[in-house]
Amino acid sequence: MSRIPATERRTALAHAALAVIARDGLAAATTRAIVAEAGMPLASFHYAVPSRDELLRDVVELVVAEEGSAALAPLMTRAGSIRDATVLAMTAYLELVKRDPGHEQAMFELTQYALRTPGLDDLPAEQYARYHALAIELLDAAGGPWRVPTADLARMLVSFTDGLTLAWLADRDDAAAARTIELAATAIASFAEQAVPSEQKVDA
Amino acid sequence: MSRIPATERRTALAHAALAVIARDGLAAATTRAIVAEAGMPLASFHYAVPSRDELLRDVVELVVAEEGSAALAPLMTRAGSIRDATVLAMTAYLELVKRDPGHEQAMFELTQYALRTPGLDDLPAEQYARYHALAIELLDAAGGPWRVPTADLARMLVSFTDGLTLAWLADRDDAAAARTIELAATAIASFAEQAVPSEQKVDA
DNA sequence: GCTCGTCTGGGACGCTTGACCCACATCGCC
DNA sequence: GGCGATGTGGGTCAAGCGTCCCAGACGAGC
Repeated sequence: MSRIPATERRTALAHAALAVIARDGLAAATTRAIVAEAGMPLASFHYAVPSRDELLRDVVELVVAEEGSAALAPLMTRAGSIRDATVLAMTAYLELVKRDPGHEQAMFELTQYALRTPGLDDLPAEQYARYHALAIELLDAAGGPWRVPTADLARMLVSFTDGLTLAWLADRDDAAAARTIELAATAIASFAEQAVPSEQKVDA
Repeated sequence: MSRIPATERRTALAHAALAVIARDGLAAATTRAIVAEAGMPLASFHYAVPSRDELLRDVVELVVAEEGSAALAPLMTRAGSIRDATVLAMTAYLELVKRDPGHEQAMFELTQYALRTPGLDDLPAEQYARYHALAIELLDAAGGPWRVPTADLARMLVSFTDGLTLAWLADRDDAAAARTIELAATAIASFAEQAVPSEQKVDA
């Protein structure tokens, strides 16, 4: 093992931890499993990181900072109608989940764990703030202007996406998920300025 | 400790386990914590239940069978418009979550754990099938008929509710959650037969 | 080229965990 | 009223956990 500065080891450990969590779950992400994934001796762990919880904080922040934006960036297509663009983006996202279900499960597990852990309970709010900000970008890119505040619509989009993922992880029903996406996209597109010009009261 | 048949102890342990998980999280639900909650000696655990995972299976089934339906039954109001009824029902649900956030968190933790555990990985599908069935009942009670298959709409409703809960657990933003409910209710109501008589293509 | 601070890694400690054993208490039944 | 089936509970086990220690290897600066 060559000599690597502690800060580098720390990020390497965070990446390794994320890989372990995605593959085997949060409960399996022991200090030993993490250093094994990173190819380090056990002692490097507490040399680079004060504690396991501290590393998990790094993992969440890693995910919030890089992963999210990097993965969702290519979803910002602008094809045809707003509804079609929304269907395309959500389908692409679901495809992402299908390709690596463990990764998305890892997100949920990390959020739940952080909510339960005294030193980490501030993270989920930050995490979701980032999600919501990302959704606002997506909605702006998709078209608009919207008849309701974009921030509110963004929160609905994130909520729906989370729920879609959760349900798919549970029953792996591809067809049902696709139909739900169609419905949700129709619903979201109905909030676009030009969709239904008058009528249909909206008082959010 | 009086003599109690093993089957009774088993259900008592399942209830105790759910209480522990809701209060302190799934990771804290050790055999010792569970028997302490139930007021039993440790040995009663493996007398009544073969293993910890077996008990967690009971917990999920307990939750799926009783808890869900019991808690959601009073939500089936039918006040005013379909949109208003939906807002009322979702708000009442969120109120339920706010009153006992740990309980809802426990649901998510159990689902995630079951997905990761070999003997329990069939449970989440069952769990969500129940949720979806419940949502169909709710939608039928709320009004209709619907312009799209009720099952699809139900899945969307469950997805949205899950996402709403997740987001609220993360940032505890009551106002934002309320606004999201308004939006979602409007979206769902737009799929009712009489909402928008013609136009607005829906091809789910 | 010597030295001091940085990094390595094998080993160990104390604790909690799920699981289990077995002597004893209790009850229903013949 | 004895007796076999059933339930009780204290004590214990091995495994795995997070954390820590410390002797040694390395590399940069005087």
